[in-house]
Amino acid sequence: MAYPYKRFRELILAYYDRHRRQLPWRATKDPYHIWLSEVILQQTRVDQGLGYYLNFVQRFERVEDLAAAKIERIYKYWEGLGYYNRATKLHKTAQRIVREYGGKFPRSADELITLPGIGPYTAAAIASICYDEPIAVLDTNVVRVLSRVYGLQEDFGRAAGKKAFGQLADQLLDVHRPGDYNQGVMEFGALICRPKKPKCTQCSLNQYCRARILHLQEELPIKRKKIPKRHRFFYYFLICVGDHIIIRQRTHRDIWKGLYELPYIESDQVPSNTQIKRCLKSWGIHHYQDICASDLKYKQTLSHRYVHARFFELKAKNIRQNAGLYLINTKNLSTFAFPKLLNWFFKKKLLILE
DNA sequence: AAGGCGGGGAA
DNA sequence: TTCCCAGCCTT
Repeated sequence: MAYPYKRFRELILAYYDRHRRQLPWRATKDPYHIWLSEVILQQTRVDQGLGYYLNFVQRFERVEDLAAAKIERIYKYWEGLGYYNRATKLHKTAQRIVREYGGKFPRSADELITLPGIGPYTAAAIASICYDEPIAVLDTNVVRVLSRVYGLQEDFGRAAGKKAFGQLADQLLDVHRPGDYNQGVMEFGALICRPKKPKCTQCSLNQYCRARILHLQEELPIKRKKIPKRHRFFYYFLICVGDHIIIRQRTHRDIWKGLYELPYIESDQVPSNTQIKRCLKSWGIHHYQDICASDLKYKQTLSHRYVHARFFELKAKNIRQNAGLYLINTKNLSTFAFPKLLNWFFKKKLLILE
């Protein structure tokens, strides 16, 4: 047998009431704050997003402040969080809330989901938490908990799986406390029914948990096969012009879109001298001295790729300003791709960033 | 249906 | 190293 839906509800709510973490967005039902927290937490751990959330609510107190802000400033506060597309959508949605909704968030999940950056999960989360709409959220925590407790061996990545989990979730939902119930399942999934080494001995649902009975805790939920990682090699140029350096903004559809970075050549091999010269010329740099390869090599393992970086330094004079290339004072504010690396690099060069 | 989009923590 | 995280969007 498996848990009756009613019993599941009760146990989840009991767990949440007793063990939930005190988090700043749990002390409010203000849709602006809930929305902010939910977007920040998309594919992001609570620990990692918490500081960003606090910065945002402090710097942008109301949705009007966010709507009126320059996108560069929003990027700056988003710097290092990843999935930078979210920052763009955050700005767009804030502006639509102010312009089309008079600063008030729409109250239904159906309307919320039409806003940029708000999908099925976020819409359901805001509607249930802020307005008590009886709608179940489905995030990775919920999918994991349901798949284990009810032994649901469907792939949520497939249409059939979405349907199966959706139906189960709808029936389990506590319609009287939808917000608490939703957060309760997620909290339970994050702290007890974890992906690895779930705490089954402390679990208040271990009695009839299908996965535990069948020893399938580590096998569930069923996942799609993973995508192989790709290697990418970036050869960056630190070009000093007096006390300025040259940066440019990534505009094409690719990783780090919208962020600033040093000019670079992407290639599987170390670029040759003639290759470098040709590139510098295309960037409007004709006069320079001392191209020296820095001994700094950098490797970063991201979710879907390996990033290898190598640096060349040179001094230039009389550069021609052309589109897409910026001269900035090294003290200036910009939003960088992998900022930690560049901060470290500039510090080493005794230049100060910020 | 599949793939792109990040950075960090944990094992 | 690999896996995973309060998902969304485009193709």
